[in-house]
Amino acid sequence: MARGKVQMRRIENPVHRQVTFCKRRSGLLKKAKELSVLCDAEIGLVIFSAHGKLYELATNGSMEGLIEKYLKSNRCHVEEQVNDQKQVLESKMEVNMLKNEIDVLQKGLRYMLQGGAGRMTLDELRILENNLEVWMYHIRSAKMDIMSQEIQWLKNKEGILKAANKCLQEQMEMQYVAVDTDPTMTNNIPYPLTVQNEIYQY
Amino acid sequence: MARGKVQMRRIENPVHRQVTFCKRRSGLLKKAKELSVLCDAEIGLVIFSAHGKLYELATNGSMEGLIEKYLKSNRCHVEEQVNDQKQVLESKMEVNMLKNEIDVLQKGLRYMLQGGAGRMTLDELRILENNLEVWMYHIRSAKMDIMSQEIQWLKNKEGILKAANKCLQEQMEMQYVAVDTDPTMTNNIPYPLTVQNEIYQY
DNA sequence: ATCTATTCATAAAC
DNA sequence: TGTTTATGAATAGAT
Repeated sequence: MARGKVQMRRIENPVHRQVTFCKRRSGLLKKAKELSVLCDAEIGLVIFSAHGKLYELATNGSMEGLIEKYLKSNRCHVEEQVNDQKQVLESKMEVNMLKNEIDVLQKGLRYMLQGGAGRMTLDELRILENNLEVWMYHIRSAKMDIMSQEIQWLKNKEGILKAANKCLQEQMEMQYVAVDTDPTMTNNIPYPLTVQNEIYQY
Repeated sequence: MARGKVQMRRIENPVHRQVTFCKRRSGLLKKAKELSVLCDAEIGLVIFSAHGKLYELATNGSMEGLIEKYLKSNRCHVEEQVNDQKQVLESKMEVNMLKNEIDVLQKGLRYMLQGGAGRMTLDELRILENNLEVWMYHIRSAKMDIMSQEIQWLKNKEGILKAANKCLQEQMEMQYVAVDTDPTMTNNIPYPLTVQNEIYQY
């Protein structure tokens, strides 16, 4: 600088140092203000003298506001805060994904229940869990019982009819003997009727 | 400054403003460092560009230390941090509850599938969701078809037997006429046999 | 604080 | 953004 280049190290002479501090400090503050004005920047500047005296500049008027902004933007000590916020966001995303998954599962369960219960609470689901096997067994059993019953009933009718058929045939055979010579009787109907009897597995 | 004195107001030309910001910013940071070194001062400088980008200098190495020193008695920021951590905990609890709920739902679905698939991914569940109705329809249809087929078959046999029964009875009535005076014929068997015919709903 | 010789910062152009 | 250059600004040292 003027009248001799300055070595970039601490000025040992206390008087010189104090003078230089005063001059350069004002220069620095001026430059900071200029940068703020010229370039529409927001600047905070704090200067502690060697003896602890504070000089400060906050172009937006409030150093507190600037520190807030700094803490929110910076990732040093605020790292925890940013990290926390990140975790909050990630957790919320995870919650949403899990909720979607639950919706899908509930939908699946409703399909399983044939559009039944609809909205179920967790407790209701626990109850469901405990009773599902029993329910399914009973439902299936009930249907099978009804159909088996009808099958059995039809088989019984078949048996009765076959018995009646046999009885009638026997009586006819007795009458054949009685009217053996009657030419009007053309015994061309085959008895007993043979019925194919297949067994179905179910 | 060089090549024309600069008006101390916001530079309207965005390019010029950006260039000036870059240059003066580096100059300001340099001057701050110099003041710190020459005069043994502790300096903190934060610069937010108009677009919000942060540039900073802390001559002691830690802006936090400087902010602590500056604020000293002022510490309202812990509140936010505590708040964030609280949110994190709450979110994690919610996630755990949702995961438990999913476990229950998956267990329920496994029960529904009769201990089938076991572990299913979400995609598998989507496929399941799309196919459950079809599956259930086919399974139910298949069983119903088999049982209905047997019922129909039995009903057919019933019809055939009834027809045979009727035919035999007619023939017998014809023979009654032919052997009307025959005292050995005691027509004490009632034909046709009446069979209770109930309809089952299934 | 003021002066002044000198160095530094930087606006404009590339 | 980096460099160059001409010039205004900052400032060390003396007063």
